[in-house]
Amino acid sequence: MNVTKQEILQWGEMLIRTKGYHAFSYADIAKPLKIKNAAVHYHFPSKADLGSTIIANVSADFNEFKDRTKSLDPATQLQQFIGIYDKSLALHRVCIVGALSPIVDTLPLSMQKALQAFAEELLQWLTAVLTAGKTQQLFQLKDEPSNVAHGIIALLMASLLLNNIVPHNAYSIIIKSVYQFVHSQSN
Amino acid sequence: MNVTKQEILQWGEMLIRTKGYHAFSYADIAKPLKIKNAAVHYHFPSKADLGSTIIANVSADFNEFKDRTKSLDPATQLQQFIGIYDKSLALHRVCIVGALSPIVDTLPLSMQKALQAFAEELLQWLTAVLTAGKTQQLFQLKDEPSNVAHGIIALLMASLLLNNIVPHNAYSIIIKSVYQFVHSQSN
DNA sequence: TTATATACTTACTAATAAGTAAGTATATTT
DNA sequence: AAATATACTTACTTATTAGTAAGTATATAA
Repeated sequence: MNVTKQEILQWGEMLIRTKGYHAFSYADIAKPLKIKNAAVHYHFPSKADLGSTIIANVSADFNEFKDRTKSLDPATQLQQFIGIYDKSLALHRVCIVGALSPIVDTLPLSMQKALQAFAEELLQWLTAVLTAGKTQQLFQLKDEPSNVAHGIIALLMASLLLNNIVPHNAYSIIIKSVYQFVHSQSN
Repeated sequence: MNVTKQEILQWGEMLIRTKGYHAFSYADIAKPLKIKNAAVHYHFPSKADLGSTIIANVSADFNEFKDRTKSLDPATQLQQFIGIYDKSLALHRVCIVGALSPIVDTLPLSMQKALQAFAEELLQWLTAVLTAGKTQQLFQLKDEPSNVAHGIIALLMASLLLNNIVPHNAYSIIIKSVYQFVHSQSN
């Protein structure tokens, strides 16, 4: 893929995850890359094209993560999954679901679809990990794996959001809860 | 207070909680109220004034709630607090923290301050309720009340966000987790 | 009765947004 | 060597945005 196109996607993802979808413009991407607005339109004719490609890219990254960690034990998989959020925190970014779900009704349909698909992927993968961990007695769950997965995804996304607006480290407090959720010994 | 001013605040709050801050304009408020944009500017000269007043209003509503429920037992207080989110779900609105925290860096400083203050109010109140419930042995907490409060607030806000983008009832699944968090018998 | 405050409307400005059409430089293919 | 595809820039349009200045109707107060 073209280098400029990749850089546009990287900047765009950063902007969505720090400013949301409606608070950035093509100029915010073009300026730091030292190209013109029209160059961004060349690669992504409409903002909807850019937005849905960014979500698809996040989803592709997650699929790489799944592949990379598929042979690890469930407790380690969960730990590395949480590591993704650790990195987001360090970069002062929220997750794409946290960034876009509050304004989903205002997004182009292509982005809504991509976002819904990604959220389902997350839930399905985590449900499978929890189910495996339960079978291997690594996790003691108080509820169905799918329900626990919902709780964990909720905690992870909200931890990044809350951390943005309180003066103390809400993130690490909430991450502790995640481990309590599965009663895992891995932390 | 002037009726129009109140209606502006109501519509504004609805818009923030369904479309976010950057996806609505003064025209979106003026049109349904059958007034002109300039009338909105008369009551709220800048969008920052409107936005921070809306947050202050949400905070005032919460203070009314606190007052109304202060003599109830902690388990009922928690239940009624969750009832606020039930109502938000029914109205297809996310909470103000969920709506604005992902884009806090793009907001006028007055709104950032108001939002931070409100988030702290929520956490402080819930911490106090959990502490009281623990003392009265209504709740069995696995961690400090303040930490559990963080987890519960995180679950509540994220439940409304997730419910917007998955086809099933993520909200009620996550609410179940909230009750498991405190091991309360009240549900 | 005159002045003043309130709650607007009319009519505007300046900035920024997404998006497009036409042109250009460079590399690749025929 | 000519044609074509790629990756842009220049220059523009149209719409929308927040915000303002000046005027008006109505109620209230002096």
